[in-house]
Parts: sequence; C-alpha cells; structure tokens
Amino acid sequence: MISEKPRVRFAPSPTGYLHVGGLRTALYNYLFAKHNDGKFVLRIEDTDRNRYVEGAVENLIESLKWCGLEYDEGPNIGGQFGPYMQSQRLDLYKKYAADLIANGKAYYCFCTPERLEKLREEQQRQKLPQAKYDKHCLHLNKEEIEENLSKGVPHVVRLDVEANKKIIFNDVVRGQVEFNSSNVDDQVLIKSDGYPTYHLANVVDDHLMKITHVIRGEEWLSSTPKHVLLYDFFDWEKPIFAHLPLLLNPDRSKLSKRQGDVAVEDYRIKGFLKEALINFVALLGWNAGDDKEFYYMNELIENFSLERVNKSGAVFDLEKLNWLNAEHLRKKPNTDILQMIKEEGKKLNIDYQNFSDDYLLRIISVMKERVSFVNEYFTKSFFFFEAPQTYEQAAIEKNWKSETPEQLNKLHNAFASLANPLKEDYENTLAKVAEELNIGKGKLIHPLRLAVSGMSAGPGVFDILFILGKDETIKRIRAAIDKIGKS
RNA sequence: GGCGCGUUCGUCUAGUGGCUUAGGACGCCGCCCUCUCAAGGCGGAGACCACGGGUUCGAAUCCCGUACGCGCUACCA
Repeated sequence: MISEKPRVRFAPSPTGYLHVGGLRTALYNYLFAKHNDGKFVLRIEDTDRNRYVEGAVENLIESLKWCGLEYDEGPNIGGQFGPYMQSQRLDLYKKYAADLIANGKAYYCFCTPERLEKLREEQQRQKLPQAKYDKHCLHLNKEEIEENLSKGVPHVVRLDVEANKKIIFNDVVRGQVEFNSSNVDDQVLIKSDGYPTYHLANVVDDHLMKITHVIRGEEWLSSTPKHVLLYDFFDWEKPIFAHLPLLLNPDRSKLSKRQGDVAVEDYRIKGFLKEALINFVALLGWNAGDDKEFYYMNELIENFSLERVNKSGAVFDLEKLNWLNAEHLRKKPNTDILQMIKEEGKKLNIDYQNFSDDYLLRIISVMKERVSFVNEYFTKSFFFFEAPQTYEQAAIEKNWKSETPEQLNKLHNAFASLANPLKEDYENTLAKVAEELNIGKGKLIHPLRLAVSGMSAGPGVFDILFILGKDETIKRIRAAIDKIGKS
C-alpha cells in the first residue's frame, strides 16, 4: 500500500453539465494524482434512472477535456478496472449485496413507500430526534422472506446498522471525525429497481478499482460513516478520505444556478480562458502557503498537496476571475492571440478576412494591455475594423473647439504630403504643425484621436495612425471635419 | 429538530503559542508616468482574527461553551 502509486477518481453523476464545484473536485483529484505520479480515474455514477439526462456524459467529458483534465482510465478510453459506467456494473453490486445478506450485515426490506411515509410522519409527530427506518423487515423469518421473494414482492436491500457504536475516521482536511451509529439510518443499498444506491456502488467500485484516496465534496462527509461500515463489513482496507469545502454564492449559500453561471460551459462561452478558470478554481480552497496567485497547470501540479486544502467554504468571486483572465490573456504569445481573434471574429460575424495577419498582429501589440477578454479586441477597438460612424459626445464637448476644424485641416494636409509615414513621422509632423499654429500638441492630439477612432480612450494616437495607414487616416480626418462641425 | 462541519479586511487567503502595531491578492480611492485609456510604480481606506470564558509569563493560533452559517437527515447523487 505504501509503495503503491495513488489512484484517485472523479465520480460525477451525469445530470447535464460540469458544475464549477465539480470542476474543482476533479481538478484537486487530478492535481493530487499528477503530483504523486498516480492515476486519475473518471467513473460515471449513473445509478439513478430518474435523473438520466441525454448527452450528459458526453458533455461532462468534453468539459473536462476542454479544461485539460485528461483521465487515465474511464469511459471511452477504458482501463483494467472497467467498465467505468456504474449502470454497466449492476451484477457486481448485486453479488456484494448478497454477500452482505449472507453474512447478516444487510437484509431484504419489503416495506412499501406508503408505510415508510407513514412511519416518517409518525416519528415526526413524536418529535423523535431523527426519522429512521424501524428495522421492521429485519425481524421477518426465513419463510416469510422466501415467500415474498418468490412472489416477486418489490423489495430493497438495507444495511443493518447496529446502534450505539462509535464510528471514527480520519479526514485529511478535517482531522478526526466521529459519529455515533445511532444516528446512521439503515441505508438502502439496492433499490427496488435493482440499481444500487451511491453508498454501495461507490464503496464497491472504489475497492475494486483500487482507489487509494477519496477526494470529494463536503456534502459527503455525513454519509461517510455508512461507507466506513461497509468497508468494515466487507473487511476491505479503507481509502484515505479528504472532504473538500463547498463553493458558495455571494450570499454564502451553496453555489447554485439561481445566482449566476455554474456550468464550466457557461464560462467557456463567455470567453474565459481555461487557464484562468483552472487557476482561479484551484485557489478556491487551496494555496501553497506563499503569495503566489498566478499559476499554470504544471505549477499547480508541482505545488499541490491535500494537506494545504482549507476547511471553510469559498465564495466564487467573479471579479478575481476577470482579473486572472486578463493576466493569462496578456501572457499569451501574440500569435496565439491572433488565432483566438480569428475565431472570435467568426463568432461575432466580423469579416476579418479583409485584414491581414500582419494588421491584426499590430492591433494585438497595441491593445494587449487594454483588454481582459478576447472579444474586447473588437468591442474596445472597433475603429481598427471600421471607420467611426459617430463620435463620443463628451469628448466633442471637451476637445472640439470652434478653431479645431481649421487646425485639423492643416494637419490633414501635412499628413497627406507624407510618403510612407511611420509612427515617428506622424508624431514629428504633428509637432511641426502645432508649432506653426503656435498651439500645444494636445490641441491637435485629442481632436485627432476623436476623428480617427470616434473615442477618447485607446492606444497611443500615433500607433493608431500607423496601423490605419495614411490613406485611411486622412480620410477619417476629412470625414470628422465634415461631420462633427455640422452636428 | 437531530447529527456533522465551519467562522481572519467586501471577496480569496497568509498565519500551526512570542518574528504581528495581523501579511498578500482582487475590488475601491489617491498620486506618479502620460496625447487618452490601460498596463506599470507608489500610497491609502478596509479585519477589535464571530462572541464569552479558560490554559499560559504570552493566544488569531490550545481547551470549553454560545451564536451564526453551511451540509446531511431519500428506494438523489
């Protein structure tokens, strides 16, 4: 055991999409496995036929893949402990449930949902501390059981939990956790449709798949005693448990759909980089003990440890994600951004075909520090793709004086006489014109910016001119003089 | 209700008994840089470490209690 490489699993139920909380769980499992040179297994917990969602497994796998969380064993790729879909392992669960029954650790229960409902109501009326099954069917004799079984009476298999025993286990994140078995219900192990419940299936599979560390959300902490009991009844070695803190909404309730986006897919569509999402989610509940906040996946793998996972829930703070996205985007090579821009352009239906790679690359170099998302290359610098149709009103009021048209006209003529001007040529020319007019450069620069971009914010104005080119520049100055003067 | 887990700036967090007048980051505010906007640099506001008791020469750090929050309490995972 000690010499073995760790084997961990991410075991989602396919309810439609990959939740960011699920992503965090998957990521920690992945990081732990990779850090320790172990295996990361994907297992699909599809034992609830009522919650089956078409295409959910594919979607889940696609999201994991997009994030770069490649699994070593699992659906599609297989592995020596398959199948990895619980719905394909039904015989296994039945066999182990039968073993439990044979050993007196579990029993058949023929109670109808109606009786169970009544029982619960009665217990509530009596204000009993906890609603629990009353072990009614535990006391059925052999003949009664055989008769019911042969008659095909619907039944489940329940765990026989002995009262008043201490159940103690160790959790890497929380330390020692203790429960009294009197608070543990006789959990259903096999449902009347023949499918196992999570509790049986996860214990059987984790054992059979040789899982060494169970890293999952805190919502499972309360049912861990049931799992501990099962390991003991089977006489199997228990895995090491690590229960992760929950991800929360801004109001500190459990992260939910009602208060924003929760699917990894939502963030991808909104233009977040996978690097940023991974970096952000990794820091929600873990840190290396230093001030480092910008991480690439390989650095996370290198530094991750379960011992440094926090105990308390973390609010999913969009502001910080935005910042990380900008940081990651800025660190990307310009050629990578070029490809991303082309794809974004397709989505926005912008005919970027008219613009050469060279042209786009120039835009990237001047806009890089001014954008947080790829689509902002369009929304924040639309003027590189299309001449301005309107001009920012506040900027007109501030910088467009009565003498401006005439001054710009001079500038226009000066620019027009330039041959293949570079950025410096525009700059020198403008300085010269300002001097001739005996005015500050700002008197020309601000209206010029407005004329060529329609905006008051953006890259250096001479950068804009150079990228736009002489013809376009003088055309835009001319247009601005005509339009702004008359409105 | 019962059981379990948690509680350091608005948010993510550092802190594992003296180095702490509690550090960093995001966000916010100001200054510098500057043709604007960013980026960057510098600075500021912001946490009586949930509260109350202990233990100790000394506690955010250890113990107990309380409050609050969250999770579980299904033939869901």
